[in-house]
Amino acid sequence: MSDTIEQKCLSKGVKLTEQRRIIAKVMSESSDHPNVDELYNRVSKIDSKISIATVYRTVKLFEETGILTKHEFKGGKARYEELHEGHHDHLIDVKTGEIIEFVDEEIERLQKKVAEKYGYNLVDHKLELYGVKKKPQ
Amino acid sequence: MSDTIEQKCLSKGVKLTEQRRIIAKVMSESSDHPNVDELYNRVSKIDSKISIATVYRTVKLFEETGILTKHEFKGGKARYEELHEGHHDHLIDVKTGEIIEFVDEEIERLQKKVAEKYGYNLVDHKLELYGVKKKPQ
DNA sequence: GTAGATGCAAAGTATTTGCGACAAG
DNA sequence: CTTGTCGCAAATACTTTGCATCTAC
Repeated sequence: MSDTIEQKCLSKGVKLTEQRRIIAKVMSESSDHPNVDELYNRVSKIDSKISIATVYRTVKLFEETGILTKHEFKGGKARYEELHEGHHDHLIDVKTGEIIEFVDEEIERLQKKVAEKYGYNLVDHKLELYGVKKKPQ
Repeated sequence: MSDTIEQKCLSKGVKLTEQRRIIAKVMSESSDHPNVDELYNRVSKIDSKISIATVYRTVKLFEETGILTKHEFKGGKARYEELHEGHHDHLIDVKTGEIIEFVDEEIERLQKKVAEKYGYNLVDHKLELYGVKKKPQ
């Protein structure tokens, strides 16, 4: 269940090139949610010959393969994160850009209920909360 | 409470030009959520000399003024809708692109609670449900 | 009359793609 | 070997902007 990205590639028949290996490694080690530029900068430090086109192609491929997931937070560039078992949503600090991951089963349940109410099966959803840190008082 | 866009412009000190009047009218009469291209096509039918740059400038201005709201649904262009009193979220039919608006007070309440739990005041949020229509059985 | 809005075309971003060279299986 | 991938640069898609002209107030 907690396969590495490399293992996932093998099991899904995705050819493992040196570039993909590096991008996978960087993503695995990133606990934030890098955008393509940031990711490109990080992989460039390992192999400076990797082109940004390859980074774009790879994140797209990994997304289609269910290895990464793409977020398009308000007014910014697309950001990526590794897809793990447990689903979670995001709370974004509008001042600092910090991203907090959270899970709320009750909200999940209610979302499904809303979809049902309109005659739909929920296949995906996006929940983003934007907040400002409260003053410690 | 249910001001027209023109009234909102006046009360917020936004200069009312002919172009803005037309864009406001088209948005008011649109029950879908047009993207800039669609909006441009619609206003062009009323005044073919309006440039797309003006449409971009105007939706941005209207958004900043709290007249329109912008949505960036999965993998598509930015879409706009008129901002009314009651807040609502969206359920998107992944097959047809149809957009259903819904309100769920319980989810709203829980979102605020999650933000509080992490020490944040909720200033905004985005909730999108993606579903496929159930077969009538 | 004057500050701000418009149209146009050019510039900016973010992302994708054609193509010849190259590498994984 | 053969198919798919890579790097590069050019292309595309969406959006913004500089500037001279025009318009709302």
